[in-house]
Amino acid sequence: MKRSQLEPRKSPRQTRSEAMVEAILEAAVRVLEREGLAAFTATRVAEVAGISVGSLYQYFPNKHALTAALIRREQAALVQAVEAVVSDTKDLSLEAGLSRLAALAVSHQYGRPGLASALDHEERRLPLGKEIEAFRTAIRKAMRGFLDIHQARLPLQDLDSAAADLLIIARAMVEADADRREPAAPGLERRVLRALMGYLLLPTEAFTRSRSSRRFL
Amino acid sequence: MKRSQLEPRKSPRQTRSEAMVEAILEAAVRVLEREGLAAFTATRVAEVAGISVGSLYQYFPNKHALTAALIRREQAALVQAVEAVVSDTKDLSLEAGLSRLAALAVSHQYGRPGLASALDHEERRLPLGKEIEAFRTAIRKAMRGFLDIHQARLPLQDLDSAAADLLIIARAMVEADADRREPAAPGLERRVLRALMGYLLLPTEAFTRSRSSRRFL
DNA sequence: ACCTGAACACCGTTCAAGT
DNA sequence: ACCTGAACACCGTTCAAGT
Repeated sequence: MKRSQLEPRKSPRQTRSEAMVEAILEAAVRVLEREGLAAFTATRVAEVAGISVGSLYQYFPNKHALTAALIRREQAALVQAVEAVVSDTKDLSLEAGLSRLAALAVSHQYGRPGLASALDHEERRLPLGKEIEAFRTAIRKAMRGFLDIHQARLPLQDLDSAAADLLIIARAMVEADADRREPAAPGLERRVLRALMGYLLLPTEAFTRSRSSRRFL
Repeated sequence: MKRSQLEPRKSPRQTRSEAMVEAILEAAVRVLEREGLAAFTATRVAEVAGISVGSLYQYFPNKHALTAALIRREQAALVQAVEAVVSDTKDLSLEAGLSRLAALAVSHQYGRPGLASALDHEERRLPLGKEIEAFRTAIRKAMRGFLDIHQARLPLQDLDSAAADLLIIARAMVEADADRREPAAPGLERRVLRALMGYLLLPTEAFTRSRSSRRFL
């Protein structure tokens, strides 16, 4: 699938098109939130947007592109939120910063539960093109920036892998919780924090079969 | 969706049926491994199994049930593998045991990469009935048993949540890696081990805004 | 009794016809 | 020029007809 296949057909300079794309995306969100993934069909989205299917396909080359646009929006919002937290917590302790990040992960998922879950699942299913890959990279970079601030305290060599791992861990724990219950389990945020802190602070010697193995923990 | 909808139609006592179910499942695995999720259609599976679509539907009430049967198999194998590791590592250190569990997570995913990935994705998409939920519970229980052995060393109150979290973390890290590359990243197993160890060993005080915060790490 | 595969319902996508 | 919605291709599922 080529990159162009995932993008809206029309240039955003044309104001009418822009508004139409917007209306379609809003309709899509409505369908996903109110009626679920099963009802998320091209015809239904067009219907809710008040246009014909044919028109929908004038703005999006295929349904995948429509889904990708929704995911792109969510991801863009998340990038900004993560960057904001990193910047806001520059002067706080590692614990405080991670705590804010854990809270962000939870609130991002539970802010719009139906939508977030549906997009999670779609995101996995589809090969998502480079643009969305870029958002992930941006989030990883922001996280890496956070780790750099606390570098002195971290017994880690590969901060890039660490940043990626932390994001995967937080996301998986929150999604697993969201798949089972709503609202969030009371201890969720705390458990996420534990996972992140533990990953970062575990002394390397603690799992390097050495005689000093139990000195730290 | 009722539980009965996810099970094969015929009793396993009828040997011919049993063999047929087996043949269909093998065909399904073949299609998934060799041709991918996109080619995994009822017609294609029937074709590879050498029967008509109609016959396929005599053994499985719907395609979902066929997928569920494959997932059930994988999960059953995984339950046994986890139980075996837990039992084999009864007398070893926490590190050694977790290390074996991390290795199991990686090898389970990479043992049959195409199949495992495809089933991962399907497993998320579908509401999977109680039987598969039971496998997850069994794995969680085995993990809980493992934690009980090392209880004295763990600064944790809720071992059930911990067991569930460890499984989610290991799985998410391995799947994220598998989605991006093949074979596994060289450091993957070690990173999974770090995540598990860190979660378990992090002193509770380390993230409870107390003045003793930095005493341990 | 059991199997077959054309037929049906439904979804993504297109395009001839209408404005 | 732009929109519409019937038509087409394809997939899951069924069932009349064949053995």
